[in-house]
Amino acid sequence: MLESPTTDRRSARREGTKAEILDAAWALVREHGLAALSLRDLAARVGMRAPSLYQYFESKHAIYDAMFGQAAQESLDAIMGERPDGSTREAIGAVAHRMFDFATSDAVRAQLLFQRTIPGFEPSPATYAPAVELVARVRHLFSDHGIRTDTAFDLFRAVVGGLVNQQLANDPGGDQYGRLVDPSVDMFLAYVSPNKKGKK
Amino acid sequence: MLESPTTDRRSARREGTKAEILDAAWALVREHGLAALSLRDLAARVGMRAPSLYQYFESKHAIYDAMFGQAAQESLDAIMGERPDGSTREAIGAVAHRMFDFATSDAVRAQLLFQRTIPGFEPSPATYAPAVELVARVRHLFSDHGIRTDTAFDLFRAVVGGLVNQQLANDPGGDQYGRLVDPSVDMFLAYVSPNKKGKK
DNA sequence: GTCTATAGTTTGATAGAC
DNA sequence: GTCTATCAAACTATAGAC
Repeated sequence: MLESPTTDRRSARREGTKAEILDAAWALVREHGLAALSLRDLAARVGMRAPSLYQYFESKHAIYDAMFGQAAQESLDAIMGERPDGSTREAIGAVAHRMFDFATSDAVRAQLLFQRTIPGFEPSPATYAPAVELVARVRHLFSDHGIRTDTAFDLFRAVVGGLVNQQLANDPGGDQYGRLVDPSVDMFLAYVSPNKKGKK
Repeated sequence: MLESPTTDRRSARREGTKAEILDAAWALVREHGLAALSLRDLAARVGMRAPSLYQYFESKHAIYDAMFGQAAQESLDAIMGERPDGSTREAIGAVAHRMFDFATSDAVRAQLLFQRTIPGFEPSPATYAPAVELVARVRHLFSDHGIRTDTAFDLFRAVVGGLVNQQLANDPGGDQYGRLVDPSVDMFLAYVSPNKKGKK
């Protein structure tokens, strides 16, 4: 690759501006809702006019796609960036808590990641990749702890997802359902590996 | 109340037209998505022009509100219209299945009922009432079967809601997660009333 | 009770000057 | 690379004729 210093600096600045636009987009959707993002508002917040955004993103959906990619990468880092160690109870409990905390700490991010609420938008395979990787890693962890059936794995995801749901729907911004994470993990483990019930 | 036959007939016809409009609205949102409902399309489907709808509903949100009310009443009827009898396992299993089937059989209805995805819309207390009644009745049933803590009740709702979530998000229109309803109920009951584990 | 006409916004996106 | 100007379209809602 031959790249002049000028090109380097230019592309670095370009990436910086893209990041600035995305930050502003997150701020706006947290303020007015995911569907209410408008290019005029977004441009105004970064000190531009709307048409200038097209120098950085080819469409509004491309901005949503980039936001989705950031959120997916954050989920991978937050949940499986560090591999949880310790006993089965400790490792799986840690994953459950990380999932719950990640999903409930930013309702709009969760809406973008886990619901399909923007008409016509679907994340591209590239931006979706970290989400796939996350599932694969969690499954691997479960496998290392002897939980290998699809049923058990799906059940775990349903339980944690259910807690997140209730939290976001009934007590957004609160932590009312966080107290149910540990009981849920106990309930789950007692069901899928009853023989290890007494282990600490 | 003094009402002439003319008034009766007129109001009956009016209610009929309102019902027709709501039916058309459900058809449209199932086709194009909940947020994509437009008054022009809706009017066209019932053979009117958009302004005429204002004779029946005072705003677009009023239409969403009426739809929410229908859905809430349907949920009450489908889940607790008939009181589930039999053993604890049978009664609670029946409730879980009815909840799962109701919520997964119509994704758009579930979106309207359980997510707040329409900007600026919140159901009025009157239309919300059947949903409150449903929760009260399920809680009463649980109480009759000896399950009286908020924790247990919240856990049950989270588990069933989680299954619904997974179903709608990962396999919309399918029935992949229906097979997890019974295991989930077993898991839940084993956790909240372990002493009754052996009962059939 | 339905219509036409239209107000009044807002939207995403493009063309072309500078 | 940012701007002005503008397009073309969509939307909810209202006024007033019939």
